[in-house]
Order: sequence, then structure tokens, then C-alpha cells
Amino acid sequence: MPAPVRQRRARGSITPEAVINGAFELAKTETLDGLSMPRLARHLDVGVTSIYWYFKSKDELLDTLTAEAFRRFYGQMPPLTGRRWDDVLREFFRGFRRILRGDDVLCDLCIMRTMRHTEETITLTTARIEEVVEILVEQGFSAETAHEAYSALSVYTRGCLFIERLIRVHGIPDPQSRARAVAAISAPAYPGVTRLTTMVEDENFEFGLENAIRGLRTLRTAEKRER
Amino acid sequence: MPAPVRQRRARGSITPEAVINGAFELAKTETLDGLSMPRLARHLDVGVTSIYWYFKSKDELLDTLTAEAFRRFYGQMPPLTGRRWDDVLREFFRGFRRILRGDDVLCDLCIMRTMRHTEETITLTTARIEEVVEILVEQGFSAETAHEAYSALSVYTRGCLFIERLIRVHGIPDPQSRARAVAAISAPAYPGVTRLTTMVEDENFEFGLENAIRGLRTLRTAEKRER
DNA sequence: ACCTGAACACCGTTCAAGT
DNA sequence: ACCTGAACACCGTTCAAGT
Repeated sequence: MPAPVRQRRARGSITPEAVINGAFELAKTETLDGLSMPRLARHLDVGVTSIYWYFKSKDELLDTLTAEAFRRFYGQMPPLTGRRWDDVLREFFRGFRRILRGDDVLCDLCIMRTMRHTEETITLTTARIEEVVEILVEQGFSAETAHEAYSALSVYTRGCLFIERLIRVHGIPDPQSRARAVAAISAPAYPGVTRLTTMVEDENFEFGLENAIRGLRTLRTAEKRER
Repeated sequence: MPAPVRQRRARGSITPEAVINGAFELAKTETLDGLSMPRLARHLDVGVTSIYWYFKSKDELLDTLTAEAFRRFYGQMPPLTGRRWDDVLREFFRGFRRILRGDDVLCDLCIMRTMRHTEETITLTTARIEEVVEILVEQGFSAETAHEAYSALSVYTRGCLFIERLIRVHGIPDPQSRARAVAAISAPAYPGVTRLTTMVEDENFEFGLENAIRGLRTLRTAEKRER
């Protein structure tokens, strides 16, 4: 009954930046999945269609948000200070995980959404990769191996973030049903199985990280001997 | 104008199994995201609401599909034949990746969707984990380490599948824009960077797998010496 | 007990205006 | 050039029937 009166906005009173900031705000109060065009419009006090003047689809808006997310993410990544290659790897991938685990919106945009990055994002990412690779090469790795090492640890770290994010969104089965399920096994040989082996915690992450570094140490020695 | 006549179905002509099979068929022709209740109903030639008699929400239907997907997945996992622990790990995780990379619907259900499994699925999974862990323990690993090793390789393999799936769904930026982006870096020290380091291919997967095994070998020797 | 269409509140997007 | 509401085709889910 009360007419949904809303003042017509002045020309130029909407900017792409305002839309992007509003989108981040809204995603933060809910979740990235909760971000819809009508809700965003309401949040910005703008007609729904007005957003389409600046972003020709929701996907294009999300791409822009992703680019901004990467900028914010890399802005938070501290510069490398370690001297030895293994300390550098630890520092880098621990930081990587810490930052994205602490910000669900950034995690959803940088890790969960897509692999189609903008040119700017690729530049940012590649520069960071190079930094790490360079240190590895300086300290005796071949360029080839250094890249593979980075790639493997990157996949591992993103795998952790991905699984941890799924758990935060959907939860895990309650411990009781889990215990019953494990009890149903014919030969539960090792009590440790009852622990959530499919879940990632700090110690799990650390084990994989240290183990990879151990493998790389052996490889480095072998590569050095070859020359 | 032509009245949308559809015969009323007989009582008992719809079964949960038929719904599930229809859902798998439909997801296969499109994608899991393309599976909607109206489309599924049309595919089954059933009223939309009828599905809700057997599954009280789409989420419950998806949970049932996930349980079935895990059954199919484990049905395809070959029994372990390797003798040495490292061969067993290779065999297991290569098979894991191969099967889920070859079936997008299974991958979406088992890897991408959720971590909230049914009791049956947990039993299936835990039994498989135990099989691997037991072999590691027989050959000199502590139960603790064996679990951590499994967990790390599982996270790594699922990370690969996750990233590969994202690429299949959304694609990656075209090589040209990528090359331009890399060229924009101030000091592109290593030409290898131009290669898609964020992408996962067979050789990338193998490197991480072998490297983890290398790390475990060192750890095993150390653990043996301690005793 | 089982099957059904109409209806509701949502979504992304387009159209045809208004200023 | 920029902002807008109405409208469209979709979605998941509920309701109030029908048999």
C-alpha cells in the first residue's frame, strides 16, 4: 500500500567503485553466494537495472570483484624475508593460507570461483611466483624443478583452503555418526582413524608442507651432485 | 494453446531409485549445476512436486546422489596390488585422480560439493584409508605418520581435481593475454614462467606425488632409526 | 498413500521508457 | 549519457487439492 517511493538518483551519482565496494560489504555480511543483483541494488539504494549500465552481467561484476580481491590479497602478503629456500617456502605458503583462511570473501573469489584471471591478476601472480622461484634457483634448484615445486605447494595449499572452506560452509557430519560409521568397519586396526583424517587442521597442513620440503631437499642434493 | 496434457501417473509408478537414476542421466547430459527440480521432473515425465514426496528438498536429493556417487567411485577403485608402500601410494592416488577426472558428475558430487557425508560413505572411505595406512605401518611407518601421509596426499590429489575441474568449467585466460601479462613484469628472469604454472597437468601431479613420496622415504628412515 | 498444478518469493537479464 | 520499473523465463518450495 505505501507506494515504494524511491528518489530517482542524479546522473553520475553511481560509480563502478561504489558498486564494487557495496558488493564487498554485502558479501561480507552474508556470503558471496548471498550476493544477488536485487540485493546489491537495494544495498546501494539504486535501481536493479542501473548496475547493468556499469557491468553488463553478474559474471562481469564478479570478475571485477575477483581482480580487486587479488589486489587486496597480494597487498596483505608480506614481503619475503627468509634467507634459506625452505624458510622462504614456509613463510610464503603459511602466509598464503593464513590470509585466505581469515577472509571468506577473498577466499571465495581468489580460490573457489574461477581460474580465468585478468591480465593484471596474472601479472601480479606471476611476479610473486618469480620471486619464490628465483630464490630457489639461487640456492641450487634448476628452474624447471623450482617451478614444479612452487606448483605442487600451491596446489596443496589451495587444496587445504578449498576443503576448509567447504567445511565452513556445509559443516561435517557430527562426531557420533562418524564414530558409528567407523565402528562398522570389519577390522579397525588403528584407533587414529577415528580422527577426522579428511579434515584439514593446522598440524595436517604443516605435515604436508614439511614433507614436501623434505622431498625437495633430497632432490636439491641430487641436482647439485649432477653438476 | 495445445493444453499441456500429461497423464496422471499411477500410484507407485515413481521410485526413489528412478529419480536418482534420472538425476544422474540429466546431470550427465548437462552438468550438475544444470540439474533443477523442474528439469528433472520433465525428464522423468512427472509432476515437479512429486519428487518432493521422496526427497524433502533438493539438498536431500543431492545428498543421496552424493552417497551413490561415492559407491560408484569406490566400485571403480581397483584393489591394491602393489607390494612396496611407495607403489601402493602411487597406485592409489593415481587411480583416485584418474577416475574422478574422467567423470565430471562423480567429481562434482564427491569432491566439489560438500564434506558432510553419510554414515555409509564414511565407512566406505575409512575402510579404504585403513587399507593404505595398514600397508604403510607394516612397512615401518608409525600409525601417526601414516595417517598424516594419507591426509597430505589426499588433500593434494583433491586440490588437483578441484583446480582441473574449475578449468574445465570456466576455462583459463587465452594464451595471448597471458603472454602480455607475463611480459609486463619488470624482471622476467625465468622463461619457464610463461608456462601455466597455476594449471595442473599430468606431469605437475606426478611431480608433487613423487616429491611427497621422497619426503616420506626420508621420514621413514628416520623413524626406523629411532627404534 | 501417493501424485498433481497453481502459487509464492526469489533470481539474472532485457526492454522500453524516462530525464 | 545515465537511471529506472515492468516484464520474462527461470529457480526451490509450499499449499491445497485430487485420486
